[in-house]
Amino acid sequence: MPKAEKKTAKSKKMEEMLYDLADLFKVFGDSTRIRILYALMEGSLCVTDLASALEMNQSAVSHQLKILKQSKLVKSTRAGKTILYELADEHVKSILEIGREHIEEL
Amino acid sequence: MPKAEKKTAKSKKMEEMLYDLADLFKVFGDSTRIRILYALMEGSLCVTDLASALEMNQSAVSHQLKILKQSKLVKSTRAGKTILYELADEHVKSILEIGREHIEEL
DNA sequence: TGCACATATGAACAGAAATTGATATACTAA
DNA sequence: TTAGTATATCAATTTCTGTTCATATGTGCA
Repeated sequence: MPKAEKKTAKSKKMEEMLYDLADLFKVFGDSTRIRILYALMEGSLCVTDLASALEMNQSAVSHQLKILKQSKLVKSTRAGKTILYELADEHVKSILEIGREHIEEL
Repeated sequence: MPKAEKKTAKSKKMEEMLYDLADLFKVFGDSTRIRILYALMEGSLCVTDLASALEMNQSAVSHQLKILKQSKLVKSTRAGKTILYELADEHVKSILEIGREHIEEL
């Protein structure tokens, strides 16, 4: 690697962090997923109920839930025959709230 | 509109807000734009300097700056021959910071 | 065990968005 | 005014992402 392009371990980690950060926001950056997250703010729901609440088909919701789960924005627990989804933690709410504040004061 | 689908003025606004929110996060959800925003956390920069800092061509950076400006995440001021870009307000920093907190504690 | 329901997955398609290269516009200074 | 530099825009291409349809997996219960 040429000297001019050399990067310290620190700046390399920084770069990685920035990509991770973009990936995180990318997950928030879809209206279907945002609507799912907001629906879950009121309490846990199963896939089927989410689908009917959002008037979307079950497959689409399931696909998006998978993405939300992979990025640790929601978590799931089995309750008998169904699987309940809920927000993973308070961070998710915070991010949604600050985002909302921002758009409301424009 | 059938009764079953009828929406109150309130819930309509809510739906719109959710779409706006998704749009906002969509802007954060791109690594080029995130890298631009982070670069600007240290102070204002012109397009050319941003391009070389990020090792990207000027056109790509300019396109992304336009998007960032449209969504009020950055603002610009002319300084002689160049145009300086800077973060629009503290909200932008907050969102970046909370996002960062989230990914660092996973 | 087998049926019915709940959820997940895979492949294909369609639309959105990012990058590039070429060019246009805008401003400064000689 | 002209040359030179900084920035913006256009059109084309490519890449990415969400939805759909079909199907598979899994779970509880008769």
